[in-house]
Amino acid sequence: MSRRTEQREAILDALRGSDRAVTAQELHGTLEGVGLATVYRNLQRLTDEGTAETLRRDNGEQAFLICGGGHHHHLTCRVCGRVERVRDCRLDDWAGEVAAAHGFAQVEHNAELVGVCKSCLKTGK
Amino acid sequence: MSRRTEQREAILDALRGSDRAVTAQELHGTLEGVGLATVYRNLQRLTDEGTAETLRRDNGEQAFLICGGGHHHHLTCRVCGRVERVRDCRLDDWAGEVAAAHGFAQVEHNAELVGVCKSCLKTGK
DNA sequence: CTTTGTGCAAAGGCTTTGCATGCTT
DNA sequence: AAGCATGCAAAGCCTTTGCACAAAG
Repeated sequence: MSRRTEQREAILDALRGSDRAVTAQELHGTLEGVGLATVYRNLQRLTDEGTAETLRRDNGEQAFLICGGGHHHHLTCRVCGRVERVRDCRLDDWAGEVAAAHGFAQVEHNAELVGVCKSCLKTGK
Repeated sequence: MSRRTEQREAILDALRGSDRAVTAQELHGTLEGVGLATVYRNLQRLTDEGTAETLRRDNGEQAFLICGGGHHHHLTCRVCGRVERVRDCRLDDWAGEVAAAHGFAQVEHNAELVGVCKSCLKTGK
């Protein structure tokens, strides 16, 4: 079982308090007194447990966020990085038909939406 | 403009002849006499030109494939890695509605389908 | 007291870059 | 001949791992 430590709490709080997906390095920079390896290990565990999710940035870096359970997708602002959870998903039919058409089975889908959020639109671009 | 070299041709041929997305390291392993840096540089250029596309593996490694132009998605076999091009896309309406609902603009979508292909199904998972 | 977590530094893996050489045009 | 491409090795990043020490239960 998981042991309660200051560092783990700090990481969890940071994740919960963020509306963006954050990287291990970013967390390490933000949280004073938490070693980089500790950040990585905790993020690893959180994703293994299913508590946190992972997004991949264009440069290959992994970013983490806590977004709650259940099937959903992400809508990310390409300007400020804010991530919104999208529960509305009508991709199953499409995925199923495509799979059938190609002779595939056991198909899962994953979709990402990227745009510009309301507040970044106001700010101008 | 691009200069014609043996190495570049070899890389292009390999990409065109593959039904999977391949990594730089894989290409370097396959193609005798092509330096790793050369593979990376050519793949970089091919994607910049829009000739090749990029997929990200779970470990963060980048894999490349040539898939032709136009909007499309990918259906990947999780067993053998074969990638099929999917032109059928009905995600625009959904993406637009989600965007509107969240106050986002300029939204682009990207979907990945992963399943098991016909021949891997026969072979037995 | 035992077990698990942390920190630091080293090591790993993928990718990029500097520089001299070779090949294309 | 001039310029771009290649090769090799070094360097860069992100991430993981080994080991001794500290903290939790």
